[in-house]
Amino acid sequence: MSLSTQPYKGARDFYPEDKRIQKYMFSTMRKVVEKFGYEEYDAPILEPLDIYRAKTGDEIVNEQVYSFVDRGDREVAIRPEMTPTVSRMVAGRRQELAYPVRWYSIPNLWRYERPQRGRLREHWQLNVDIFGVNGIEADHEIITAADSIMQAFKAKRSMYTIKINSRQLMNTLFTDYLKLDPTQAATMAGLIDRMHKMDYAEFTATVDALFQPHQREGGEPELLMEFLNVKTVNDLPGELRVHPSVLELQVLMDLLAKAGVTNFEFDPTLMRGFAYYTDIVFEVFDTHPENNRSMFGGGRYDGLVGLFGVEPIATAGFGMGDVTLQNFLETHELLPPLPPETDAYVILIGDVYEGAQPVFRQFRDLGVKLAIDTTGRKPDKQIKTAVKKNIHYALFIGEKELDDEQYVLKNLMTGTDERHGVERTVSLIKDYRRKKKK
RNA sequence: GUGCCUGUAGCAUAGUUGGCCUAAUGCGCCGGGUUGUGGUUCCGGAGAUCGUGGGUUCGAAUCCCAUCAGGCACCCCA
Repeated sequence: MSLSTQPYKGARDFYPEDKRIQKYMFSTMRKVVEKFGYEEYDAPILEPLDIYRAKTGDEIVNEQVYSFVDRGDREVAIRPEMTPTVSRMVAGRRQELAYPVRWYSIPNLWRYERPQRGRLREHWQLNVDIFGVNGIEADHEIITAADSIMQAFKAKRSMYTIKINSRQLMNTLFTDYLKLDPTQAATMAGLIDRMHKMDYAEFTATVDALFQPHQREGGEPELLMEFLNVKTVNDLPGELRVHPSVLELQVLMDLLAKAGVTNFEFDPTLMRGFAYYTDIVFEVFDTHPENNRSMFGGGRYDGLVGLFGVEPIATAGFGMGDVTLQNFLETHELLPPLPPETDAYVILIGDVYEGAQPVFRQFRDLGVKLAIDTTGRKPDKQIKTAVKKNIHYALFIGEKELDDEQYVLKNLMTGTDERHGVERTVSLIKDYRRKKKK
């Protein structure tokens, strides 16, 4: 039996052309979040399984975690997300950190799931978190940073929407207005989360069935439906309009508008899956009809650091996955051409490999990235190879060039070539490199 | 984890009421058209046990079972 060349189910190989896309995405992310003062951290890919159990106590979560028992009988997990890890790290140094702490990371994460488009078993996810800020400024900064990343990818505002909601508002609604008990509230949250997957009649019927007779005497089901259909906070019914969480939402949205973010909206049906969110949540949606899906999101989760037995620390953050982001960029044709880093492909003419060594050295010392064709094939074959590799320049070196120290630099895109000494050739190459970066 | 769909050379496809299939076509790939220059054209060539394993049959790419991988929905939503 021969070995398969396929990568492990739900995981990807990154061939150089794929890796270039990844590098482009990651470097763009890094550039933006570092502009906001975030510092990069990292951590082991393995964690004790317990830190995921503690988070929610949810059995189902554990079924999607890759886990094993190590030789010392420890239960170990491959991290499925970064938030527990970063909370652990902050908890570990809570007393010595200089708050507000602004950290980011781009970890590789795994979950045991059945793969589909945009949902693999493995992905990379930018995690951006701010610790130690209670106020709405933290939520605002996080959303602004997420938006700035989209802008850095040259996304137009019409291409995506930022939906915003408040978990506190939802809790108030469920508990104080609808008088739901905790179990009912959890069911309701799940129901609202799936609202857009059902038709309206089915949804209202299911919601209606959730209420006990005494819970609907005050028109609670009607109040809920009115609430869910609201488009702006101004339309919220009754006293909810002036609830503290709503006033906070209002401040947040005013700040966003002031910062030039116009494509956000209040969405009372936005829940987000994770139980650990405590207040503001947001989610960015692709508006493209072919790819109309949730891309990424985040929010406030003040309780997680406290799970490590220390004083809770106010936290807001978001995670942005590479798979959905790449889908977005491809759908909207936002990926630029990404040729290899190699500046020039050296075409040797005749038996000059040995004699040309000092020249290679000169070019490389001056910072030029050279790939040498050592095959001894005819020049036309060597040129074809350079073109196939998508390298911009071919550098010809033969007896003649070595004698007079003038080298032929051919632009493979335009087909023109020029003869110059090392210095001039290097500056031509670097000029092009600079131009390309812009 | 549940249901449904798909799987033919590197890629895209044809062929699927079982037998003219010793599997075809396009692109790509390799070599050549006289010795230092590509992307056109011409000529030639390599490359597939039809995802894998098993079964039915005189005979299977075509039917059945299993398995692997991908896709869609559910679940779940990093």
